[in-house]
Amino acid sequence: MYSHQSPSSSHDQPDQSDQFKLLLNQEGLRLTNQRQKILEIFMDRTKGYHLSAEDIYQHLSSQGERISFSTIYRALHILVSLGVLREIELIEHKKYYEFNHPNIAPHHHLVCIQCGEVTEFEEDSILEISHREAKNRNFSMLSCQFTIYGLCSQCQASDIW
Amino acid sequence: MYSHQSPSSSHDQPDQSDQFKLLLNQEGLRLTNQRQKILEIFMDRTKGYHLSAEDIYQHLSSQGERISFSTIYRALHILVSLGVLREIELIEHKKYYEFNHPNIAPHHHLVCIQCGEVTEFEEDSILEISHREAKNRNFSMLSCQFTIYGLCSQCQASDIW
DNA sequence: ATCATATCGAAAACGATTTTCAATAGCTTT
DNA sequence: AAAGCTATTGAAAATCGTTTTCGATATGAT
Repeated sequence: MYSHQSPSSSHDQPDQSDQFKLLLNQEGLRLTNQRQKILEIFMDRTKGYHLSAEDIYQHLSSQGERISFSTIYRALHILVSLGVLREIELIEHKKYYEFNHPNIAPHHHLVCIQCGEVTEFEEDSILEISHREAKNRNFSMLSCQFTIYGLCSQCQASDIW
Repeated sequence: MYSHQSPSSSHDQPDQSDQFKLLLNQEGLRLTNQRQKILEIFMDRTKGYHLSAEDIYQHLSSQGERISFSTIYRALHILVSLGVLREIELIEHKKYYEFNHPNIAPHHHLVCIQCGEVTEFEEDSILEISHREAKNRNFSMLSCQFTIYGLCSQCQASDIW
């Protein structure tokens, strides 16, 4: 016999799930099946670090889950507002979301405009500069985004400019 | 009798106009009435430093000029590709354009997410960091964008958070 | 003038996202 | 466990900024 399990937690992060549930319930929101599935995608690091609504839809569809884009977008907004996810706009006109792991320092991105490859880098001075500039102008800073656009080494090689 | 004037240049920047004409013609493009009007908006500093397609449309409309959005967008793209304008995405999903005055150092932006106020700041280290990070990853850097989002002092005061 | 073609405006198309609305699901209360 | 309240869902339509299509027009070269 196995140890008894709660009916909802079928995976190996029962605490995680409960934490999210708590977080949502505190705001009068609910941890629905769909929201749980979306969170699982983000927690599964093999699915990628920067996911768009489209990416999430594809991942869920490929594993047989039916979900609508409205639900995905709604969930993403909620999760951002709760601080669970972080929103970044890597490609213009398209938002990506990444898990906002509290232990991981805020980081910035390098994007290849050819193949879309995204790499991250940390740079503490960025945050310092932001705080300083915001303070200078009596702004209260909410976030900052620093993105470098260019060509990755592969695309440089394959391109004829 | 007045001194004779060229039929096209009705304003006081005949050289500027000719320069643009040259720039366009070099690429087989033409300096049309519409493009000239758009350029005048950018050169008139009272119209603002960061203009969206919508802004340009409004300015031209208010001075009685009829122009279509397609024409505005086409012109903006051309002017960016010629290096006359610089494109920035201050607000997500919306592009702004600023005059790319060659003497002015590249700068970055602070945006108030409430009222949309935009202020600029220069910070040489941003460019240095970009070059360094790009080099580290064998990226050839094309551009970088650094934007700080927050609340300006006015909006902080008027807000109840 | 004539010709080739760059450009124009209007309207339709676009892609990502948001909203509407009736049906459903998740908690709380009995 | 049943009932009720309301958050949530999916499908479809709407939105927003931008881009494209296409026939008509303007520009510059011959």
